[in-house]
Amino acid sequence: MEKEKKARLEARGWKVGSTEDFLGLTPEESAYVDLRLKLSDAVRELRKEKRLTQVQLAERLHSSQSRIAKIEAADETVSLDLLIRSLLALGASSKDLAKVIAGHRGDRYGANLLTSFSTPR
Amino acid sequence: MEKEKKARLEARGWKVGSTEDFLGLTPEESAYVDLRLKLSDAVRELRKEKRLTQVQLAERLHSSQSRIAKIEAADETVSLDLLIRSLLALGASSKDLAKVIAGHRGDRYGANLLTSFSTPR
DNA sequence: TGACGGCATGTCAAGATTGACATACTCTGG
DNA sequence: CCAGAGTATGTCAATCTTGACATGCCGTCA
Repeated sequence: MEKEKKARLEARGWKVGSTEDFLGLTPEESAYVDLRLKLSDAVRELRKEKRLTQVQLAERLHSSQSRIAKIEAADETVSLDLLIRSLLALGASSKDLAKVIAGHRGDRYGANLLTSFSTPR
Repeated sequence: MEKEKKARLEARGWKVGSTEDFLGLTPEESAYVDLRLKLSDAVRELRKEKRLTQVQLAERLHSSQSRIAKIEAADETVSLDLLIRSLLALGASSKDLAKVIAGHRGDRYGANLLTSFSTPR
């Protein structure tokens, strides 16, 4: 992380630190960060599982390739809203979402989340 | 819903209709709406379970009473971000969140979601 | 080597969300 | 009836988020 970016984040009220060490984060702050990471990981996995490019997913979401890249990077300018809408656009159901959220980061999804729906659209 | 509000929503790109009839909503749109409703219901239930007033929850969230009211009403000006942060502020864990999201609207939470943590703060 | 497809990163104007405030409504107890 | 607590609803300036665009990087294929 470059210093300019760090400054921007801090200006926006984020606490900046390595992902793994939650020192100085309240439990709810770390739960929030963790949630974002779980969702962004799941987006990338599900997209790959469906063999879509970022451009293709962007079309489904009515968004742009660059924003998909940011989503998958859990960029700070991406809201939980957009993360979740990405999963829904990939065809995830509520139960799929729940699995992602309940799981640990690093858990593999993919086939597991693709049992209950045919290819959307 | 009053006509003025309806117009505002439509201007913002929402499809407006009764909650139960999903006519005209794509599956992903209705999943999104449904998710918001599940989360807002859970906020109210969990807050009541903890016997907090809206003012007290607002303090924990560094927000205001009026915004809590809007959260619990699933007001259109409230993001998923804020809904989820509210649950986290109420002490919900990832697994608790997952239960809410996986569940059906109308499911009762409360005690079920309050087994794994002591009163925050 | 060059061209191309896929992904990453920065920027920004347009639009959405937020906390705060004012105000109104609804109970409940006295 | 009144007062107070709790909740609902509208408004708005400040702030954040978004899609779009430009551009760069990395593989791969010919």
